[in-house]
Amino acid sequence: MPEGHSIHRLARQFRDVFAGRRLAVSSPQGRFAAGAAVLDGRTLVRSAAHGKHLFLHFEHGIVLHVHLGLYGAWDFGGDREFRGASSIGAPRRVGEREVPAGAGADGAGNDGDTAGYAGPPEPVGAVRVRLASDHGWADLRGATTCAAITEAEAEAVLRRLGPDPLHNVNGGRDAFIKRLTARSTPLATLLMDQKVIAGVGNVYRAEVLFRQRIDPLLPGRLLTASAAGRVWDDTAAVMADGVRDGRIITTTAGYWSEPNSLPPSEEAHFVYRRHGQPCRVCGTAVALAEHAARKLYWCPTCQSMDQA
DNA sequence: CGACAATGTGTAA
DNA sequence: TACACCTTGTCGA
Repeated sequence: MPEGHSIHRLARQFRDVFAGRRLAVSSPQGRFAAGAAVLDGRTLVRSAAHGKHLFLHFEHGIVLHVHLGLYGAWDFGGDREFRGASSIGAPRRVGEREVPAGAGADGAGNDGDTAGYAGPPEPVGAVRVRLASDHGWADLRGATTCAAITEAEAEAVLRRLGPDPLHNVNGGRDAFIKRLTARSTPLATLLMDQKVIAGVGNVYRAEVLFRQRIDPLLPGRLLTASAAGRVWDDTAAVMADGVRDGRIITTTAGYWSEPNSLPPSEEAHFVYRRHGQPCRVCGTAVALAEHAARKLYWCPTCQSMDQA
């Protein structure tokens, strides 16, 4: 999935292209027909992301709550006034990047030909919900959550989530340190717990633990507060890069064959999906284990020392 | 063409 | 821990 950085990019894009506009809302697939009927014809007031949750606030206090889950994605298109990526969501290959708008004639109807824009194309595949303004459209497919809820219900969702490192909220860092170091649960498990830190997924978990040289199976209780603080700071930095780049890149220019441009996907990660390949730092084969039903990648050498 | 995996989560056993 | 959810690209027969 789309980890937190993708959801923040989505919130920004919805704000840029749809905020203040009256939207036609439909469910071509039919599974969201009732919710679409409630939202149809309302104006989008604002959009917000917290962790992996997207909230589209419509007028009269109705919120479209979307969680992309493992394979959800939004596709966009429109006329020249409709700028931004044409697809944000589940990458299907390692390191796949978003498709930039105007990337060519791809049937998405967003190749910049203003005169040619005659509304959204026929829905392709299982489109759960379609939003459309006078200038563009957005299609959602594969989401695990897509619901029309009240503002109060949206706040209840937020209360269930831990701090989001992409929000500079007072106390978020301290709350994270407290929650990460309170239990004897392995750090690999805790970093995937959205109540501990919202927005981290399998890639950022593996990559940040490597960057900090921390053993993924170390019990949270054994991590010092200062080391936990460094985990938060590094996560915030690398996820902010993800928001900027539209990709998860956790390696630095010194590891790239072409240091003056962003790296190809094979050079973008230290350990994620690199099991069996040599660690970029020490050469040891990257390890892989099934951990709580998810793949966990780490370097047994770089991430085995005591973390003080 | 079918099986399978995928940056996720909720629920049941 | 297992499976359901539900979509699509990849890979092997």
